[in-house]
Amino acid sequence: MNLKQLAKELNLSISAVSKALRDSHEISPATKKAVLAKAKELNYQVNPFASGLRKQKSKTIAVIIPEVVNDFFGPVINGIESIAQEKGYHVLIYLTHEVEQKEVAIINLLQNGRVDGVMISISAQTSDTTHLEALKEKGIPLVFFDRIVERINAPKVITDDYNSGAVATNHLIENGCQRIAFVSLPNKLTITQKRMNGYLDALKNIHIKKDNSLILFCNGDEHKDKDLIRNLLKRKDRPDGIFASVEKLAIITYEVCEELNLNIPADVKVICFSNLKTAGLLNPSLTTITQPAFEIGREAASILFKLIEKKGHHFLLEKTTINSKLIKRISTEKTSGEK
Amino acid sequence: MNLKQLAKELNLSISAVSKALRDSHEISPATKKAVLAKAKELNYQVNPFASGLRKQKSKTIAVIIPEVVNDFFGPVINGIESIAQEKGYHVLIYLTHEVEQKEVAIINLLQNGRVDGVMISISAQTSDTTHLEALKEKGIPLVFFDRIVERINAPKVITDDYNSGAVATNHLIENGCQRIAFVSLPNKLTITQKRMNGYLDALKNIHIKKDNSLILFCNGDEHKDKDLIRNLLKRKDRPDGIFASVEKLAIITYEVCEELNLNIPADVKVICFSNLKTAGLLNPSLTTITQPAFEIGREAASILFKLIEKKGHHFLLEKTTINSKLIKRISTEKTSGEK
DNA sequence: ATGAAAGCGCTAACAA
DNA sequence: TTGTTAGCGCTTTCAT
Repeated sequence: MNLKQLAKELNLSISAVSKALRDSHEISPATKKAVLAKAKELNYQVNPFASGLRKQKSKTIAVIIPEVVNDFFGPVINGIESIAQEKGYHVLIYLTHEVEQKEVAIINLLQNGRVDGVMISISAQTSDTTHLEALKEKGIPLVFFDRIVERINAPKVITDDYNSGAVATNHLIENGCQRIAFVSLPNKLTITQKRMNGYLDALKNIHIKKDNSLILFCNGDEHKDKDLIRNLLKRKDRPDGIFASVEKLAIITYEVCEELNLNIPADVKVICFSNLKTAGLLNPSLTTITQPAFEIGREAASILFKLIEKKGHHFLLEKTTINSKLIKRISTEKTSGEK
Repeated sequence: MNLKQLAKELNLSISAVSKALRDSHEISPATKKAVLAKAKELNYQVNPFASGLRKQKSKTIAVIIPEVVNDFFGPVINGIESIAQEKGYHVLIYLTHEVEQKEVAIINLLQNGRVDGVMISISAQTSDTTHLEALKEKGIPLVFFDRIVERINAPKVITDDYNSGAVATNHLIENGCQRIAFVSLPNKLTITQKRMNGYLDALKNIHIKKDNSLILFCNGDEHKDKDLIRNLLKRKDRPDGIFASVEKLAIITYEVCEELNLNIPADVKVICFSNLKTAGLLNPSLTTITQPAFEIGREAASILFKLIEKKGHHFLLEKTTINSKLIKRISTEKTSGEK
């Protein structure tokens, strides 16, 4: 079913039908009604390829994320999709699996009009960012969320990483930890840096100085990361507290603890960024920093759509920060509170 | 950058360049090489709309799921995307939020060539399935996974729901439960029916007969579902065991227990379908039935691509069953084993 | 081995 | 208010 057939059915020209469908002012109400009725009857749908080709817009955005195996990116997708559905946009999803090369390949796929805009949370391994700059050069709106590239001039939606890092560390300190390790993704990620700075300043406050042997930079590869964490916990001077900067590393930490027969929280206390919003299902000994993932998705998508719609206007919503929540669970009584 | 410009740069005709790029036999190796080099140099990418319009294929599939807030659909997406990436396909994602009306609207969007195939796990509220049949009528390949529609003649990828239901129920029985409730999504879902049959047969085995007051059909709306579960647990003759047919309902159950100060597993034992593969993070009192979500995604995607590529051939891979795993956690010693 | 040209289905400028 | 027409960028048949 296409315009031509529809026009024939109605004894109208193709362009009249096309205009009627887009509610043009130059078509009489009567014909509009007739067209709409017929279109519905025959279940006519505009061919997105023809229309996209002609209008040079796709009504589609791309979301590029490392993975969907944790409870951060899931809700983010939810948030993005909810806004996109409102706006009548379609959402393409691409996973980098933390591999820089895949990220580059994916970005290259998007250079030729397939999408009207891109949202990305960069891979842990990405260091060169020319692919992203190239995309921006082509005039394709770009929004970063969570894992951002500081030096690229594009809107960014993040959480209050520095502060969260400090709060998390303080929480361990309050629970009696002395040797607190920071387990994180590569140092090049801004989330790593900021969370670490919060961690370091919290320690500095109580006059503990930086101990590089307690700072672990993983790289996103599950096996390698597990080895690193195992080594950390096997040492006789192992930490009594661990601040895991991302959920996945906390999970690995838990697995290693089980393997080494270390009791949490008796032997080691753990706190992590995590969105397992399943309070009841959580191990009661785990305190989490929870990011408002759904809101981050919605916010980033809203900004992207503003950019798409106002394309050409030189307006730049710079960084947007959405606060995360501390959900306390280390202490014996199961209380939970906000920061 | 388009074919025309590229052709001009090379002093060739558009069609020659086009053919060269698609490695046609009617182009000399020499020109092919030149074209490829120039294309790479100028970072030429085919315009997907022009190409899609002409070839009437989109190199895109749609994935329609209820939500991405749990650890089932996340890994499923992962699996699908991994296959799609191999095959050079793009993945559109749509969420129904368990609302039938949204599912219908989404399916309608896909009737006009936007995608070459569709994978769906239907919403809990879907009862009428004419929209899905209409899609099949149009010749768009369709694959169901997990939440299938039995009567539609399309490939289906599921887990061994009946057996899992029986295993889950037996596990509660072995742990001393006498009054076991079955908390599930609407009865019209095949997963509900099969898991329930497993549950009922396990009870029948020990001569306990069906007690309808212990069987709860929720509908996917979080608030309503919570009320239902709260009522169940407030009764004086409340169950001593709960088999939650989906992860989300287990989470709600946990929340209600916390609210009512019921201790798990002392007061109530809970078992559920869940993919929180975060063994260490789980509440040790929770036993789960874990579905191989990643594999389900991969399998369903593989079948869809076969369908897309062999379009016209009357071959129908009917139901594919992938077994789930029982991860025991109720008993005090933290053992885990497979079924 | 290369080129010319038709047309995929739609939109929009222009004509009537 | 409606119709005619020229492409959008690509693929493919047919001619050269």
